[in-house]
Amino acid sequence: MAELKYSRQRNIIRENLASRRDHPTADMVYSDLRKISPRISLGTVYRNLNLLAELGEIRKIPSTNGADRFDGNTAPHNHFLCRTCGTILDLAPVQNEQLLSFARNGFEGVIDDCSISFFGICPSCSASDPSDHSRLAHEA
Amino acid sequence: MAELKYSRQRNIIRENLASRRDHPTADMVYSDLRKISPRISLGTVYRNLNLLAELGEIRKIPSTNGADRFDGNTAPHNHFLCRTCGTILDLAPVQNEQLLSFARNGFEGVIDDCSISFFGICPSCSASDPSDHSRLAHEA
DNA sequence: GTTTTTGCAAAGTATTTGCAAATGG
DNA sequence: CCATTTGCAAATACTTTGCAAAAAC
Repeated sequence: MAELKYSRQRNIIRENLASRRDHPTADMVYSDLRKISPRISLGTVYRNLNLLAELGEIRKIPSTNGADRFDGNTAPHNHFLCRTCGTILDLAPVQNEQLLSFARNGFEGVIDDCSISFFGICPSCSASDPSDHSRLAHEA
Repeated sequence: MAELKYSRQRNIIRENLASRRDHPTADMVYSDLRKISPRISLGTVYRNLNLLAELGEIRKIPSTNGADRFDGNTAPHNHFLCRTCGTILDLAPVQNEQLLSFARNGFEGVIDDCSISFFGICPSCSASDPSDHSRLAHEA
């Protein structure tokens, strides 16, 4: 994989991520795209999402409960993960540069990025049923 | 699953995690424990690691490249992930409490925890071959 | 024409689960 | 005894991959 050629599929994948504010799995992107490009395959979606993530055009968010998520927003920001429904929400950036320089202090290697995740109960879950701690759904 | 009964397997899993400072996968714990308890099964290891994580006795660290990791250290601290070899190292805590209160500001839900991961090249990788950006091994 | 990308299906990992037997209280 | 836990094996979920055909340049 030396030169990168144009591909329609890669483009609509890119556009799909740019157009949404949630944090979809590869499969969610796939089902979306089948509507406008019915012959696209899941393998192609995975290949391109991983490629775009390596290129830094999108971010890959690891998950402990199910499939990895992808994020079209590469501006510095942090994530909130709901313990009840599993949603991932965006939070404003929290002085990432300060954190980086703090973390670099005394560390022998190279630190070039960081990501912060916050955990708790999301607004809609804490509104509907404050006592429901049922485990781990798989959503936005 | 109402009452929790003692189990020898759960205990040696707990001890294994407490005794090490790396961030093993379920399978690493499993192969370790087979030496002292040859009939233990991988399913049991998974069940107990997940249970202990829910109980808050250990932490589960999601991973984008391979199996999830588990961490016996539940004291506040953050992780460093090497882009070259995949190692996870511990870093000192970075004012987590300040971050929490900052993040809570204006957020309608409940935020009760956070985790920060830093990314870069670990000390041993940056020492050996600074130009090697070969992808993602699966280690400590 | 050569190289990259795709679709498809098959293979590979990682993790969970059903169930009868074993263990704990 | 009754409830929980285990080992085992099979099932599931997610992701990657081989390959021939299609697309890009």
